[in-house]
Amino acid sequence: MDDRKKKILQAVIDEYINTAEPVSSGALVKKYGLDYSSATVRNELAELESNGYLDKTHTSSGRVPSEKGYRFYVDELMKDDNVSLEEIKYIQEKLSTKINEIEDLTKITTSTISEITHYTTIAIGPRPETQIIEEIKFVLLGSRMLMVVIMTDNGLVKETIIKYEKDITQSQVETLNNLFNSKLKGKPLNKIDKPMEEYILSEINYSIDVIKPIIEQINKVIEQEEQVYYEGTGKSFDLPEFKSLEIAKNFVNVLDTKELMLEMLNSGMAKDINVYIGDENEQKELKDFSIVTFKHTVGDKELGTIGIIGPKRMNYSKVISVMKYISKKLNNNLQTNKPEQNDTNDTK
Amino acid sequence: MDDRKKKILQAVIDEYINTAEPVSSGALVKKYGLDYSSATVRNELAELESNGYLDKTHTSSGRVPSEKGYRFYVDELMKDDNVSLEEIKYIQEKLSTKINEIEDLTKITTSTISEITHYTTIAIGPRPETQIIEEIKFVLLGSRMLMVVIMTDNGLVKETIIKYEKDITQSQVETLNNLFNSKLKGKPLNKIDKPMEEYILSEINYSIDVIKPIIEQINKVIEQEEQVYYEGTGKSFDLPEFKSLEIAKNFVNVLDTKELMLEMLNSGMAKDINVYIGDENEQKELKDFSIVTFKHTVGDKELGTIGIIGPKRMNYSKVISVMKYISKKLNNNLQTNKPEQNDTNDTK
DNA sequence: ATTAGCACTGTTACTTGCGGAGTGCTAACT
DNA sequence: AGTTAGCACTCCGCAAGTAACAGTGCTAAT
Repeated sequence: MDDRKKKILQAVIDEYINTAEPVSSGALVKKYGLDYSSATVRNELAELESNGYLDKTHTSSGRVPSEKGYRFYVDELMKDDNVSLEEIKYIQEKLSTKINEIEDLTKITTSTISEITHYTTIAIGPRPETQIIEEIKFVLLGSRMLMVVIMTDNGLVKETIIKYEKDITQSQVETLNNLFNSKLKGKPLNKIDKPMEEYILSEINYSIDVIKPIIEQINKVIEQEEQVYYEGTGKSFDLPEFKSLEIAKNFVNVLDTKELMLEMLNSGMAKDINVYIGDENEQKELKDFSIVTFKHTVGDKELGTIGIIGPKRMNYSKVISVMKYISKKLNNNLQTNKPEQNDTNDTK
Repeated sequence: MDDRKKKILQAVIDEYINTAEPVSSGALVKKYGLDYSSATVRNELAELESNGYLDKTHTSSGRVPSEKGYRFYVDELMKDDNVSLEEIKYIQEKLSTKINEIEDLTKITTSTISEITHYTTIAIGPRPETQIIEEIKFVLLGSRMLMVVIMTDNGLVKETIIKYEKDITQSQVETLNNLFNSKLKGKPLNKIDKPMEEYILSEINYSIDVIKPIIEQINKVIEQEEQVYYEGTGKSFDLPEFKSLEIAKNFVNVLDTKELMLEMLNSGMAKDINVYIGDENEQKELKDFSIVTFKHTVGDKELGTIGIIGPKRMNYSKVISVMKYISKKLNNNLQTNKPEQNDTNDTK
């Protein structure tokens, strides 16, 4: 692919991303100040098409990028520092609000990205199984309310409360503390499965009524971790591709299917911006959409995944630039906060 | 309005709710076994129309219910015990799962309603300002992590954690306990405003660094209470009224506007099923939709509001029947659980 | 290698015509 | 007086036809 072809391909894709209309040879010459006539451009376009980078909607129409075209654009052509000064300022402002919990961080990041890119943004927290239990603490509130606090190695703290109908003694609490910590400390934050439950029950000599609800609640908390956040669902509906009711319906259904979203967000690589264009998505329901995700991490610990979903005609340059910038920013911010979290972990 | 008119009006609305097509005089005679000819029915229809209960889409079309027609149907004509045995069984099964927190109850109820009615369901928990703070407890975890537990009179427990960079002493915790309880116990769960914050700060002689984060976190927890749950957003898109892109877009935007949803859910009366048909909604964005809500309560305490949103051509009979049944069921279930909650409250 | 010119193709928007569904009204019937 | 058969009329929806037009591919000239 020579330079001129690249230049023309880039122009076609830029123009199509802007207008959502098939791009004609004439428009390219006029708008992009090419030094060739429309006929020459036409020849080049024909070649780009036969190489699979462009498509036509019908025999005499202008050109439209193919998935291969978008892929080439993302990999080779586009700029990935397409963030304006105002946007940088806005991002810094939003990310500088004091954040105590990772959930809040996820929410704020999600909304920031959605506001700047105008696409629908989705996010999940860290996968439970990547988190290591550092300590489980049982705290008695009154005499019939037991609070369970689970602390994980990435600084997350999860609490839940169990209400009993009988009094719980302080010595029972001690036993619980020892038992659960000896069994679960250092393990990943997976749900407590049947064998483990049996094992715990076999180790303790008092009533199943006390233990059962604890296990249930812990599992519920872990399950809750798989919540999916949305931001700006409505925004996509102003895009021209959503004039097709078929696609609009598909889009809503996709967002509505939590399992699909989880699978999709979890499939990306850490440390990278992941771009899936149309059929590149593993899930066939997503074949009409493009998705860009990244995991935000501190060191090698992942704290969650954030993704954008939109039409294949997505403003990749803007989206990827913003994500790159935010990803870097998050890492910096969290890196400097890290000592504080280590401190708190040291206190036991 | 005589009996025959009522019967015909009911038939028109039933038929229209089923088919989403304008109803003709002929179809009414054929399908609903009326003892009159289509001509007679035609005369009645003309009168019902001139009285405002029916509309036409064009001069020679069949009839379509007007909002006044739907209102009359809801108030006078339809059955409100339209729940099948299978549905009752299904509801009982879903609601009988053990529930520890009101949030879970809200989620389960929401999904149950959505599954049975096939409409989009939305829900919020109890409004913070209707909840009374029974007690605030500070618990030290390690030496630099402080947990704040807020218990309210409806049995809800909210926790949050604050991480400090300096050690917190047990005596400080005592002071905090006394201070916050003396100021906030018995008050509604409103955000801590500036004057109150000033006041608390003035009462205490140690560092603002300790108090500030507590107030921030408490406010954040209270704010979080205003979360809106959705279930089955995608379901509505299969309805014929959503073929109009205009309406579909509107619908998504409405759901996307949290403030609107909160306002809408909060405006209903307690102890009642509230039905808003089209223009009856206070919010003009909802004029093309119908909404049915109810607050679930125990005694005079509200625990949340659940609502259904769908097209004006909604299956009011099914929706209202299901809501009535669930509402009653919830009240019974919670009533019998109540003692348990009182117990725990007695333990301090 | 580039480009002007032109035939060709498919799209979109607009008209026209026609069958069908359903109404309103009139006149006859019970 | 209420009911109904019959019929003219209205409007919708669909299909076919037409014209303007945007854009291409190809040929032949530069």
